[in-house]
Amino acid sequence: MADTLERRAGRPAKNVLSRDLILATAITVLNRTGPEDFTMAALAKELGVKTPALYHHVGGKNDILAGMRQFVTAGIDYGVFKTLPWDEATVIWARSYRAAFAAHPYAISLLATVPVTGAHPTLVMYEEVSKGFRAAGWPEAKIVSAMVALENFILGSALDAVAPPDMMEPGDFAPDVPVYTNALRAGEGADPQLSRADQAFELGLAALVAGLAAFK
Amino acid sequence: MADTLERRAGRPAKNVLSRDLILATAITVLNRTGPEDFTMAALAKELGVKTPALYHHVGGKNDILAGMRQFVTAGIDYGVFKTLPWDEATVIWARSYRAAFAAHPYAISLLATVPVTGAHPTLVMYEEVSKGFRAAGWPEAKIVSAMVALENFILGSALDAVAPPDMMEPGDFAPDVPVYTNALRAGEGADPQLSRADQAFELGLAALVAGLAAFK
DNA sequence: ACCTGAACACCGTTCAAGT
DNA sequence: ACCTGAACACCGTTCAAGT
Repeated sequence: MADTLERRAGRPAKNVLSRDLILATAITVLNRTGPEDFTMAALAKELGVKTPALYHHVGGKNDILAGMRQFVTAGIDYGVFKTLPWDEATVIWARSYRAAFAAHPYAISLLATVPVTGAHPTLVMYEEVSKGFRAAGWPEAKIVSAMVALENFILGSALDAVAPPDMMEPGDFAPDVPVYTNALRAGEGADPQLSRADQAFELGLAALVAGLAAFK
Repeated sequence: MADTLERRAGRPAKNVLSRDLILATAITVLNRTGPEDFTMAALAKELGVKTPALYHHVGGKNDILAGMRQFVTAGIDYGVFKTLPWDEATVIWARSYRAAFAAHPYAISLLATVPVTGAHPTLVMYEEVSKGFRAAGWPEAKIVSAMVALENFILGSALDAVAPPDMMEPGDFAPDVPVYTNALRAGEGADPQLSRADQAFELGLAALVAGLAAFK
């Protein structure tokens, strides 16, 4: 709560809000309350303001969701394509990409479906990745497909990473699916350092990079 | 509209609704209206009924969303693991999996984030895939990771498939990202039969399967 | 221009009343 | 048990009034 003082109607001497403040606070509120309770009223309350005040700085709730994307994706490291071979760079990029989304568990569920439509930061990332791939000798026509395939895997993995940990548990149905249940248990013992989701991500990432190298 | 006749209050002689009818109609309404306009009122209207009547057969809107999943996933073909080698079976399974979700463009955005938590049909699919992998000599501890990695890629690809086609267009920023723009154009000419999303999916699927085979 | 206060249409859900 | 009708709390958004 930024301000508990009462405020009477009329323009205040100093602005209480700004677009950036609203977006940054939105991320905080969303991560605390979850998507269900992420309302304009809850956001306004956190900012110490009445709900309609928000509309002086943002277009509405959809505008806020779209604007939050840049805060989430700010942690993605695509600079490595300048210095490392494409396959090593891809692994680092993919891990930071997944981690950036997984750090905002509720944001991802809201952003996964909201289209990006030519956001500048995303395009800059595409440019850097494309450069890295081309410098490594990738044929022009396959670069975007390879990059998108990696992105698809990363986004799916981020959704998996924020899913409830018991999501794949057979529970009472275990006797019906013995082979799967055994495989699940065997996988748990494989590497105690990594979660089930982490293991799947690392195996898939290694496989995808190796496979792409072969199809280059 | 199932019924335009007026109906007075009180229990009708014959039931108008059932859980299955509500779920099947929900899919239809959602695919027509989109997630924004998919309301209990719109669903009730399509069924020729007042909104509160729905609550006699389903727990609420979340229950409806969860129940819709089985209708969406009904088209997934995992029977091929019984007859084909694991890598060929995986390709067919993955294509049908992505197609099933892509056939319900709005459902996927709502279902991508709703956890499955031990739904029986999903577990049966996991069992069949696990059996196929084990029969092919996969080590027990890696089966689930490989399957989940594939699922992550498939789900991400399905989201990509239903995204607006111009989502990756640089638009006015093209001069800022020349390498990416060139690669995008080169990719478009590569195979006129396949969409940009299809090309990325097919390349990624082939790479992932080949890579997994190498890491088996 | 930027805040509050009042109001609007709509949402999911509950519950009494009717058959 | 299963429908309608009326009601509830809450949602995002608009707009006049105040400074």
